[in-house]
Amino acid sequence: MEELKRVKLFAGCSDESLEHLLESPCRRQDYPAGRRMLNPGDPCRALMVLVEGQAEARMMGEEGREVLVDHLKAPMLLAPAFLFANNNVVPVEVTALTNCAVWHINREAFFEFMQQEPTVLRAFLEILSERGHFLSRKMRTFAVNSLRNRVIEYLEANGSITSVAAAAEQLGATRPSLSR
Amino acid sequence: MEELKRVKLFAGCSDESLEHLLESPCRRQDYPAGRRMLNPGDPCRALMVLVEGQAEARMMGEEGREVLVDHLKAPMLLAPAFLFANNNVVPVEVTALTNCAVWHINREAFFEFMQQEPTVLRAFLEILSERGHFLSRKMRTFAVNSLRNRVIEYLEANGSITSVAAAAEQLGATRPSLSR
DNA sequence: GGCAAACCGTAACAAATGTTACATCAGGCA
DNA sequence: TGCCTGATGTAACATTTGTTACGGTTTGCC
Repeated sequence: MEELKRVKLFAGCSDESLEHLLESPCRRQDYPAGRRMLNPGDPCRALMVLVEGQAEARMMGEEGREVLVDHLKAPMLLAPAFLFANNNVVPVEVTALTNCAVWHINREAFFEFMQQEPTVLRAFLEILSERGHFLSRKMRTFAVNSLRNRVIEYLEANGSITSVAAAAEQLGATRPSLSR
Repeated sequence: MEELKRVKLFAGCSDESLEHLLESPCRRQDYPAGRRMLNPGDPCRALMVLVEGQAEARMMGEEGREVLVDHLKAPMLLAPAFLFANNNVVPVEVTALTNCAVWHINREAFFEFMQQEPTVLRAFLEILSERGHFLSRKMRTFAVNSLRNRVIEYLEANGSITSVAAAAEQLGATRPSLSR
């Protein structure tokens, strides 16, 4: 499908090989806006490719605390960092913000596919590495920064705050605290 | 080398192919105990394999705050999650605890190697996925858990606390706070 | 104009955590 | 035995952050 070729992962591969990949057990699934796409604890046994729409990933704590981890916008992969883990459960909750379409591609077929397409393998490794960076930056943010410094980081990254409430969600703080 | 075959990553590959990999620009480097092996901001252009000794990874904040992220024990990979990133800088400080030995394996040679050795590719993907899990668990710990819950997590994971001071470092708290 | 809803700032108070200082205890060693 | 050192418990206080509540402003709508 053409929409898959818009994903960075498949940018450099031939049409024939991509078609061959799609002969494996794959499916394209639609999610209406607001629908939960992944729950924490769900196993992820297939490569999930968001080809349409936007979604958000949230991480929830045991005391009701909640952090907006990431904003997901097609075209991109969903939870690529957990696909090949032995205990491959997703730690976040992913919810569709708009109507979304997601390709589910069989993991083993994708593994074979990568071996035959070095550019795809390379791109996948780059994506995994970027996720590693993303996660370690987030962890650093929360582990060794005060709220004041988190706000500074946020401003350096985003330029300015459009919505105080939204920023508070990403920073893991409450709106009144952020006002100060 | 035999010591490389003890690493999970190379467990399933043939001697000849491993020898061929080592014909690429590689080197084995020794670090005395206490020596810094990686500084935050260092690029990592080679696959680093800790084949001997133990080390620790720390993440440092701007206010002097510091968290012990991970304990590294041979045989294992160092910073595998950042190897193929475009901006491949390490976010942590890695220090040798005992005398250590590290293989530095050329990234591109390793990439070619993975393509020829499916078991190695698979193992590398599993390792990356496990790191993803590790990082997201850490992030969750710090983002949505209070110190009380972090202690509970710690006890569930480690059974008991041997050193209060050491546990405080991992939990990102101070020793008196942990006593309470 | 009037009303309701959403968003924001702020204050007062509570809870969690850091900081500093000190006392205690066990172990090692002269 | 006596002293020193390191790890720990604890207390008093300061700082940060959460909680709750209130009032103001804007916006859209009737």
